Amino acid sequence: MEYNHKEIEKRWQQRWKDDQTYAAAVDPSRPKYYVLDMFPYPSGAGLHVGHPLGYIASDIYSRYKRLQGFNVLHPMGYDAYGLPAEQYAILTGQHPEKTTTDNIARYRQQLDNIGFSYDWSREIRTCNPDYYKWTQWAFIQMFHHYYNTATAKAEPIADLVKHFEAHGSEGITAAAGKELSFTAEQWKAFSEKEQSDVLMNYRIAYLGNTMVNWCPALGTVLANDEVSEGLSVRGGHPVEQKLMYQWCLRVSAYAQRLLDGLDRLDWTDSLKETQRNWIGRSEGAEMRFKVADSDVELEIFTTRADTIFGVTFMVLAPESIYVNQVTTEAQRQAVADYIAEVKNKTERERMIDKKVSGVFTGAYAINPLSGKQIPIYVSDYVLAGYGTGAIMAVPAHDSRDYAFARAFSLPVIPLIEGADVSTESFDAKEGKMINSEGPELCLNGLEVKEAIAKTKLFIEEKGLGRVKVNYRLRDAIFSRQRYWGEPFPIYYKDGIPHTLSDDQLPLQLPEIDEYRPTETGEPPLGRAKNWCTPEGYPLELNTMPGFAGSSAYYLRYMDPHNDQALVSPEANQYWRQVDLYIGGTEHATGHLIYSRFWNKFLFDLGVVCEDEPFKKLINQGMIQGRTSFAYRIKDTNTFVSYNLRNQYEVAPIRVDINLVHNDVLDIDGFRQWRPDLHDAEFILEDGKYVCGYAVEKMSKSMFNVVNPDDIVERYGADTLRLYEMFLGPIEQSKPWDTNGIDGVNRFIKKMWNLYYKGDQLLVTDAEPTADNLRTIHTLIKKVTFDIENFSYNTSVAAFMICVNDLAKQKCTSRQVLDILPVLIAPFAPHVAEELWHEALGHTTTVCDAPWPKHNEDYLRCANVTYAISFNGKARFNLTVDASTTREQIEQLALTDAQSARWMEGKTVKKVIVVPNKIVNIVIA
RNA sequence: GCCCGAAUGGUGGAAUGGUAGACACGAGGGACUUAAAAUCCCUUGGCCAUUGCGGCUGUGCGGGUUCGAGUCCCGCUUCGGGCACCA
Repeated sequence: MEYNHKEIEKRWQQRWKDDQTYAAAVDPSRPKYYVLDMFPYPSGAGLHVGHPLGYIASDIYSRYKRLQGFNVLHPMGYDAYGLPAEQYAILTGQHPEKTTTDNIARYRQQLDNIGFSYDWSREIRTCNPDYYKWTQWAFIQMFHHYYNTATAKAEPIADLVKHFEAHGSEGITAAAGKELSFTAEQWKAFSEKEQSDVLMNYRIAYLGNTMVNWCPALGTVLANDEVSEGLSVRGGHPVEQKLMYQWCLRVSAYAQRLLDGLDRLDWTDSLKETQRNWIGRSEGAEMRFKVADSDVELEIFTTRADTIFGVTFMVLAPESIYVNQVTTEAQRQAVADYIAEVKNKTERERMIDKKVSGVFTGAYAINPLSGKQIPIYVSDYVLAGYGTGAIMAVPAHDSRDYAFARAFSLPVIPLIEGADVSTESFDAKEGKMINSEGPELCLNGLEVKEAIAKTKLFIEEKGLGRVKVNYRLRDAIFSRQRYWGEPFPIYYKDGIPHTLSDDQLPLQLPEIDEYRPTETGEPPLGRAKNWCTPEGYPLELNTMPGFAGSSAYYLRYMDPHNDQALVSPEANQYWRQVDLYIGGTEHATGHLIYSRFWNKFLFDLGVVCEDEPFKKLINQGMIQGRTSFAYRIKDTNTFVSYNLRNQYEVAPIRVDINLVHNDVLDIDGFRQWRPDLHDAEFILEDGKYVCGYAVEKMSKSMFNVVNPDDIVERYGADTLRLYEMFLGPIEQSKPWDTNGIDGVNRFIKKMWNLYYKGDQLLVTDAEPTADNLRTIHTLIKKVTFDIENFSYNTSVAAFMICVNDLAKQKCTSRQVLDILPVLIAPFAPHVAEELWHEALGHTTTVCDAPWPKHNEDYLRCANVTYAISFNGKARFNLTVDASTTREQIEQLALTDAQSARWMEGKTVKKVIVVPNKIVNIVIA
């Protein structure tokens, strides 16, 4: 029989489906293992060869764990809400659900082609009502909880209400938007609306007036991770800052726990570092500065309390509430003009235009330690959203303050010995303090770190301020002015938001006639008829953002058909958390933060038993495109081959990668590709037209998209799987290059030929030779080690070596050939099954076979060759019997006839024997 | 600016501090064949020697530790990635 991938793969895929081979069920008698891929957004373009890279890697590990006896949960689903389907709907009127369903069908087909071991009975789609019911449910829980900073967990908002009724705001320990102060009597006297507003300040899901990233082109707000360099990540449209009343999630309350949790995770350091940067913890102090001739006190945040004696001015953010309080009459107009100017600039313009700008308020603050008066300015280099929106400026030791001081001719006082501040600031936190002596505190002579600590202590004692930790992490903006997303389970009664009851869930997305905002500027849901509760109260018009549905999907897979709970306690306590998560690094500051936050919240509620969702995480690299080029001679329709192109004046044009094989152009295909190329002429080299190449993003417009379906058709899924793994380490980004795929395909055929010669079956009951056993057991050891370390490319190499060796040894022994299909099953499951079943005659499937263990005894060679080195330089080889002791080897090396040549006239100082490798003789 | 990570043949990439370049592609040579495809064998970092065996050199650059460094340490260069008027 010849190796026929089409027939084999079709047959086994059908068999796995019929037998439900990969369906998982809770089974407390077996250890579990949960392997998860980041589920895809089903885009219209379908999968290209880059997408399955991570899926193949996780599938290999799943299959391996299954062979090792674990009860493996390996599910798949779709992140089905998203902007592209909605943008398409706006253009065509096509319902996004239709587009999404069609795309999913195509994805499924493509995935099935590759032979993944997913348990499809657990498939979820974030846009299905029985799934998003639980997204809405979680939101309701967040609405009814606050974050208690004393217990460091979410607690019912009802407890907070009880506290207000008894003690007012006195003594509360709650993460809050702003500090509020009221008595129990005042609380009780508040109107319902006032009470609702107060509670919004504490709820984990809350409505708030916040500066949002507003994207006019998309007509919606975006979260911070959806914006990059002032442009929307999707579409690249300009984004501006706008104050809006929006739903938010108090992610910032969890900042410290999100930070601490990282230490316990088996993630790469770079990913953890990215999250640490994003959370941006900074320890410092909040200090109050009195304003001269006024009752106002400016509160500022600084990490450099030690530089207090070098403060020569103060700066307020243009949006700061202090601005109005301190500005003098004389300066009022100038300040108003400046603020108007700043407001007209978009975020992007502000970033591009790094010119120093600002205006004097006319007011002076008093340095609490030196008693000196210092001017107060307004400038947009201070951000309203971080710290207190006001800073003490120390131009000598902060480059931004320095630039401002130079532009406005303000004094610069150096505070660190030896620091030259004549042309730039000295920002480093090192050196001895100088010029730092006031009536009550002296820092002179101290190291910077000591000075920081001493100042902090001093200001706390004197009540001038307090030690404070700030985080860069902001609350997540949770409203989108869009149609294709989860509706909020919220209705409004007299302008006060209320949650729907559990039995009203899911609140289904209504049908609308057009997917645009209404004429009055309301979100698309404003077009829905009867969008209100049965009592007639209006429902929320915003929908949830993309990350809502992806934040807890891994929990739903544990118990996907449960209509009573997101996940039952039984299922959750069995599957617990994702043991291995594979996906792209682009989700580092989005999905992977939100999911951790969402999980921690559910953990606080006791809904889930693990504090972290993803124990081990691997980021697969991106597969880039390898674009091929042909070189057209200027003003002609003649193309010149790559290595001859320098003899002409040429313009490179991109060629469809599917017309190129091993960098050689299919000339006929090229002529037919586009009408203008019908009469193209070619200047060949060695009878071929050779193309040049460049590495670019894989996309349709570059003509470099390779569809996995084409590879499967031509070489088979097993070859595709092996080849993708063979390309290099999974974490690494690399260009797709089909050039090497023949080697992998050849390997599968060679392996096949160990079992069959034509129609003749080669497997016999012959006793294996020592070489046979050593070869196969070396493979067992290597592959087991490599899979554990996700070093799949070297495993594939090991298979190639083993098969070559067995072929050379003409091995036909069943005892040996029985092992190979089991080892290759995770990588190339179809051919493994076929050999296991048809060639070896097993009645079970290879999925049920046990993973083999290697036997060290077989690994020993009869003879061991040592390289004999002198002072580290290898000189000759010495072959000894495997049983030779270390001491004997030393003696043999020293007394060997060849050694004399190198040791002549020298004394031996040391002999080092590296087992099975080297004997190094140190001579002098 | 701050914080991570990387650099090895023509190419993708291997190497628990132990003979650098596994494995594969590509290239060159050969066998089989009328021929092609397929398959198999040999060579393939560089330089020198190739009527021998072989010799020298080599993992971005400069130092160091070590019997021994691609690997560890110090100082650079270049390229990726993250954060960034975050006080």
